[in-house]
Amino acid sequence: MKDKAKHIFHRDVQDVLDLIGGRWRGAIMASLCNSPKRFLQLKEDLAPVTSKVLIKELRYLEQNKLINALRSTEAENSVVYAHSEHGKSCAPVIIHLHDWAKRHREVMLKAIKEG
Amino acid sequence: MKDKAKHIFHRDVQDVLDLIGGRWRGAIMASLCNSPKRFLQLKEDLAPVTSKVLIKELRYLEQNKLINALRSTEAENSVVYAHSEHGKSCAPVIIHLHDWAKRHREVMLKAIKEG
DNA sequence: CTGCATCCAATTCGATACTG
DNA sequence: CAGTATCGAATTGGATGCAG
Repeated sequence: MKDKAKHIFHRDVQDVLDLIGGRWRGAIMASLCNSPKRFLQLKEDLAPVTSKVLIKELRYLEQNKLINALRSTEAENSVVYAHSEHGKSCAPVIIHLHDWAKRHREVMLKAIKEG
Repeated sequence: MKDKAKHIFHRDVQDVLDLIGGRWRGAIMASLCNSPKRFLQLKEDLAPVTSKVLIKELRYLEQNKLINALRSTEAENSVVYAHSEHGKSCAPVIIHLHDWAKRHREVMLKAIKEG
């Protein structure tokens, strides 16, 4: 399992990137890593995303069992989006992406400095 | 560093997904995890990608220092694409994506069975 | 073999306004 | 607050053919 020579199937990677790649899906999952959020909170957090696009992506993630939309039975216009049980399992993946971003930024900044 | 409550900045995740998200970039990086490849090998491995798109993505990854295009000085029409030093550092990230794909597939298959 | 140019169809997405 | 409707612009991407 920890074999470094293990073969990577790029189609698996592609599948995951279909799921959480794109402009917003990964960002939504990342934002929800921190805490569940309501529609408007999410929209503001991810600005400048539009309602249309955000809804579309939320529906997609919901269909793919990564998040749940919790509709309050009491208050009508209150919907809370949160990671599903399965969605939580991708948090470590998001964290790896997040951490690698920092390393990448350093490399790119250094490259720019060096001309 | 290993604090599970650590805050995730979705913009960092977005940045990485700009880099290796999309239909092909992650797949290219994944394919090159296994071994360096020539243009046509890569094109066949990733089929049905077209030359136009593949070239575009390879140039992008090259500009972002994730891969190198090694042009043979001897044989004219021979170019080998490989991870750069920095590109290698994203292999673990790719492996996490790859492994999570399997878990996700299981969850989705189960969900389908259960209706 | 590597890579580019052109044409064309399809998708995507922002802006805006609107509904319950 | 949560979500929908419509329009038009822009981007993307496939097919194909060609060049060094």
